[in-house]
Amino acid sequence: MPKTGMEPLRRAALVDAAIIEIGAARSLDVTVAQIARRAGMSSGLAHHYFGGKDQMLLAAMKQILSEFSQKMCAGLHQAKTPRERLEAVVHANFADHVFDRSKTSAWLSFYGLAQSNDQAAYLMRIYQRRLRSNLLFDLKTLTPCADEIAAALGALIDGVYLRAALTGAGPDPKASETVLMTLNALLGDTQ
Amino acid sequence: MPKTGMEPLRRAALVDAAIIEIGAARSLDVTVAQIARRAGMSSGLAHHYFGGKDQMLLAAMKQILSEFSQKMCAGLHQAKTPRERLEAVVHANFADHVFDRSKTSAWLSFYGLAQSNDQAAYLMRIYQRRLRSNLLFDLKTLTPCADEIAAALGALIDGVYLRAALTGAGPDPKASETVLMTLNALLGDTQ
DNA sequence: TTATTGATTGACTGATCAATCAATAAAAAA
DNA sequence: TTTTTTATTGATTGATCAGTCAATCAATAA
Repeated sequence: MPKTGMEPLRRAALVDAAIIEIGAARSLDVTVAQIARRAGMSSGLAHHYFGGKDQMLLAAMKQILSEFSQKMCAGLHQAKTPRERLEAVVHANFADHVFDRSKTSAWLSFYGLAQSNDQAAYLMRIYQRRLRSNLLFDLKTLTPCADEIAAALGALIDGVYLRAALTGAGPDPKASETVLMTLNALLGDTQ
Repeated sequence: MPKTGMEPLRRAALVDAAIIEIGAARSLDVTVAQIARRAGMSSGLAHHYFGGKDQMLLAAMKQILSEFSQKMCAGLHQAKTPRERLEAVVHANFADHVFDRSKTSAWLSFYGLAQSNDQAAYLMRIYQRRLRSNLLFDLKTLTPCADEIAAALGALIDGVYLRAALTGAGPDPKASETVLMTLNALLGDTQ
């Protein structure tokens, strides 16, 4: 069994297992042993590849963010007009896959972690900057108040997601609707 | 020293100490011993009065919520017109005192706790319902879309607060501005 | 005075866990 | 073949904590 080149496989399995365990525990209070067992290996091996528990949790967060950002890009490439692209950004934030229990659990818990862990805070900032820049790019072509509107929309998207995630009832069909209604109002008022 | 009637004093001291410790640790990972020491008593006594750690943390959350709700009411009573009352609700949510490090830390951490702890989730729902009903009452007199607008504003308030709390830079002067701009846009569009 | 009750301590228990480590085994390189 | 490198285990260590408990002290009630 012991072959070479196991590292990437093991790391991927551990990250996936970590996300599942976070979802099952509904918190970051998961043990390395739990994650390792779920990934089909010993706890020692998990430490061997990740150095420590924090690094595993951060890797899980990174994976969630990068998967999300990848799907966002895919949606953006299909949209043509500024308006379509803005709608694509909104829809990407509320796609079904982001409401997986594992993802919502991880996301809400990371808000807590980001207060005390610099790397977690950094990842959060990355996400927020990306969202902001995606919104700003098209808003600039539609309104002189692009900065203010981007700030409002970014916060609104986070708030709507937060509330849906807290409710824990899976995808919220009204989420996009709420944000798009607000987007229309904000654009209508400043044109 | 041992007098009668210590219980309410001790409980209050423990709740205050818990909030301070949560702020210092920037998470709910605080020990009963830490809290008790900060409150000037032994860990045994803390258990004696609260039964367990969870009850102490929930009491802390309750206190934050009720202090907040109290100040909100005070602000509402001074406002006369529906528009003024809506603005009072917004300003209450972003008053300086809600940006104390201890409060923001507790608030963000409780988002995580509310996923796994039923009582914490219940408290969160109380808060959200109260905010919604405060908004709805006056929106109903101003627009036929009161429900949708209240949902959007509630989420926006949470989102703006979340982002400011994550940044950790204290009161955000633009917070009220952002929400009020959006409120104006939403009302203007539907009148 | 003598129970009784409330207040209070801090040592102790039992459980949990992250991290380490020595040992093993198999593949790859020499 | 021999050596080195990589993969892997699981027992162990050391630390942390929540919660318990027996014992003490002081005030009040009988």
